[in-house]
Amino acid sequence: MNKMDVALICKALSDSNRLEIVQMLSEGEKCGCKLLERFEITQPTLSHHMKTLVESGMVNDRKEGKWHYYSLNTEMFSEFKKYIEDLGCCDDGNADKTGCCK
Amino acid sequence: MNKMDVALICKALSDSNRLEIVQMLSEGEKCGCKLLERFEITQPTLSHHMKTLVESGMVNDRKEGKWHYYSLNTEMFSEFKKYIEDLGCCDDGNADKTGCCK
DNA sequence: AAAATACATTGACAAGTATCTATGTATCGG
DNA sequence: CCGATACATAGATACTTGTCAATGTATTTT
Repeated sequence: MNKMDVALICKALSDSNRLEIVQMLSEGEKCGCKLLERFEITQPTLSHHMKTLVESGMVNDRKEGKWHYYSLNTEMFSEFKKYIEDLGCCDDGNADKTGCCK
Repeated sequence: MNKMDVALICKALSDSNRLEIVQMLSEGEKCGCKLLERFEITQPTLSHHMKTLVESGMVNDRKEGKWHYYSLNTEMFSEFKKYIEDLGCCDDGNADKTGCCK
């Protein structure tokens, strides 16, 4: 995963609504209408946010009938976490040295 | 660390220049002019990016004489990593179950 | 076939962002 | 004190973003 991918995912997570959506999706696959119930935004706004998340690669979109089921792209998320993990690994000032620093 | 803080940090990391700056700072404290050498942006643009990073809480700013020394806020970064780590912890579809799922 | 549901698209708008040039301010070296 | 260096601020511009109302489309239900 390169810098651009990470920047794109970070941008997708830079909105508190979208952050909460990801949090909800981490509990399991959910359809758009269920997500919408939990927010005080209109349906087009949610649609826009979902598009952002899907295009970032963090979220999968599966259509079944008239429903769209969204879920976390766990592989992508793992890579993202790994990148973030490695990003600040050289913090010698911190207590827990977890054997990194390439 | 709450949702808003995380969203703000993600926004700060959503630019590839800033992502690279953070990467450089993870190697250790650096002054602005050293950072500037590595990018093809003007000094005011760097100044703008550094302001964004500092205001997100991810980066510390220490002034010494005419230099500004920037460094990662390791505590904040740890909290951020923890939040991201927990965010996608319920991905049962993944191979490495690392004993989470609260 | 008609109505209802789930979602996307379009168009609009206010607000924010990344970037630049130009300029200001503080500090250091001579 | 004077020039150079390191950085911030102001103003401008082009672009992006979050949001909505209105409307379109596909699918399910009746």
